[in-house]
Amino acid sequence: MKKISSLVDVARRAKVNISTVSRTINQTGKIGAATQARVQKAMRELGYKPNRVARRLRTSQGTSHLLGLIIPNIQNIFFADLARGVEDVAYRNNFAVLLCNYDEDEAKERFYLDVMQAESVDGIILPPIHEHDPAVLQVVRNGTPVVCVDRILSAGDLDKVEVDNHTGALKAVEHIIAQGHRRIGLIGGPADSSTGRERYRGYKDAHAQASLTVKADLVRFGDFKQESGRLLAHELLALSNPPTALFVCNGLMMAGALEAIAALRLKVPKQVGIVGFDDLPLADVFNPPLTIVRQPAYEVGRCAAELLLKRIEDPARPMTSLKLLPELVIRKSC
Amino acid sequence: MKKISSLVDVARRAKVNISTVSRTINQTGKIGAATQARVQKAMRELGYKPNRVARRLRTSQGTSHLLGLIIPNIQNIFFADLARGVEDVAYRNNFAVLLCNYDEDEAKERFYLDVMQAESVDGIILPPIHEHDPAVLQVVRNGTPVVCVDRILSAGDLDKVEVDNHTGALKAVEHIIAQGHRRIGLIGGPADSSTGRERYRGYKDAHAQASLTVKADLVRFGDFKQESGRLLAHELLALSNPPTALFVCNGLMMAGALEAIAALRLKVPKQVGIVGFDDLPLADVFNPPLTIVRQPAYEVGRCAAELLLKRIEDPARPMTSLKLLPELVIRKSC
DNA sequence: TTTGGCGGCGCAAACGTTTGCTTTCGATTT
DNA sequence: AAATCGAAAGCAAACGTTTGCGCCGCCAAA
Repeated sequence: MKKISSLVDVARRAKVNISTVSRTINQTGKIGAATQARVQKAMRELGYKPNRVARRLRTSQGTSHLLGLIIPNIQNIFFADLARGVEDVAYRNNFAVLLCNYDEDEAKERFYLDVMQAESVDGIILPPIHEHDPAVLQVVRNGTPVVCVDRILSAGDLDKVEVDNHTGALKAVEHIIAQGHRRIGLIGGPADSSTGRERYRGYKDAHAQASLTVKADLVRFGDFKQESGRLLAHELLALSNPPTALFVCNGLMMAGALEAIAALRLKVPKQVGIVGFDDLPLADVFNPPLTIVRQPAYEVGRCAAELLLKRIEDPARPMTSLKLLPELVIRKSC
Repeated sequence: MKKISSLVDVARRAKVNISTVSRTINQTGKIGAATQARVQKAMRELGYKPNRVARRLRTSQGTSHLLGLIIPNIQNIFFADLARGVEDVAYRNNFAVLLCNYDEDEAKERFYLDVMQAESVDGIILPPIHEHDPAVLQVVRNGTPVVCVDRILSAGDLDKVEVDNHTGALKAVEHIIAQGHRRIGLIGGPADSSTGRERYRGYKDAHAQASLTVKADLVRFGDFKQESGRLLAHELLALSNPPTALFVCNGLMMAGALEAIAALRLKVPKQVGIVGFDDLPLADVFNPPLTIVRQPAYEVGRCAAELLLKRIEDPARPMTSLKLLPELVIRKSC
């Protein structure tokens, strides 16, 4: 339990004032070469590490070299990939990233937003839990840079990077229709999230393009978790006139849907076709390989981090809004 | 960009001294009911949030209500589940958890260890990158409580919770042998991690029990990432006398191995059997369903967080070491 | 010799808390 | 009536930094 050393210890050892030590560390102000060397030596000998807490208390804006990333569900691979994206650019720029998982729980989201603010991170990246999220607006009003990813906020002029969910869903459902399906079940995301809504819109537009009407009893909305995929797929498939294909709006729910399909002993794609959102580790070697629309999750994270870093550097720059294209990966499940 | 309010603002508004405000917040000291009400009102009106940075600067030990969790790879579902475990108990006890991902990179691990320390978290949970990790020993010497999960540290008397990797691997390979296999390939973890080593030991002991000799050319060590699973499986399967079954020591590497198997158009389990570590989202509906040993990842996280919380409360309590049992889930891939 | 300028460094305030000590004041005890 | 007590609240120091300002001494210019 060695006592951790502070500026005064270093200063004492190098026989200078603490301000001199501070200035040699931060390369600010004029310090003679000889004293600098003495200070460096003292720091090395004491194993001195600056106390980030104290530093942040003093300089409250833009110097903590900390990025906050708040994600809805760490078990969703999409967000894991996204996190890797922001981490890679953060690390390259000597920023640490603090990750928090709010588990699609609004109270938790608020809690972590508070924590991040209280920790005075330099900026925050997050997918808002829904489109009208007053908590994050409050944060931006307090002056903390925020960039929205994946899901967007209806109010508020913010940096954001999202995936073109409408186009992704459109292409997917077009493909399903092209395979001859006419009764297409939808397992969608939460109706109050922009992702859920946009994918639903793609589903509807694909129907309209093909002059198909969407049957209300074939569309269900889940919560992006595996269990809800299983349940909803079961409901759909147990209908007296069940859909011949399923469009499932995220990876975890697709895994759930496949469980239901397996439990009902249905054959893919002969008895029921399926196409999902997000790639899963085993999707390409599945039997049959799963056709899915792949989201550029890593890229989303990367772009978001770059945007955030730029905003931290120049808070006055105009807001940027990016929309990345997903890719329909046609395999054999439909 | 509203100015964020501090203790003095509240104090001024409630016409009391800042210490009174502080004491009403923390329920410490005697404060009259009437003043308390005034202070509460002022806080509400100003939307006051205590500044955690300042608080931590003042009380440097055990009050930040922050837990650090440093994981090797956020894309590995095992760690995602583990993280959920620690989060759930942390949240229940009003702790926030700061998650960092070091991507199996020693420099990054050290960096985040520094950050955590500098942020003065109350305690840290992590799987050390390898068994002789001086950086984490340094941290415990500085007085920060640490609990090791999954992988352990050879030196240092620490709280730890791990999975019984030896037994898990033993059961798995016993099962493979029971299916009649005699040439069993191993795709192991890093040889300098306790998990990699213990699973290897299980593999060897299962052979010994059955009076089989392990063939050196059938064992390979990967890095727990998908790509290395693919590569090593390919190597193994391309041997002139290839193994008839594979034991793959984590989930991501198993996904990789299955890619290699698919690329070689081999049939599971007829031409090659496979059993892995860790469950994957699609493992149970795979064709064939994958037999794996399931680790109690969530439980590991839960126990670790509970241990850490107890240690924070009572730094003098004796060290606890937990070993959780994995479960062999026999399906149809071998 | 005086003046001005400047490089090098120290002094001390400030950031927002927590907390030991002191002060005030009304009530109870002797 | 004086002494004691205790509850309620204020004062000020401390945590480890950063940073504006000012002081000192040296050298060049006047």
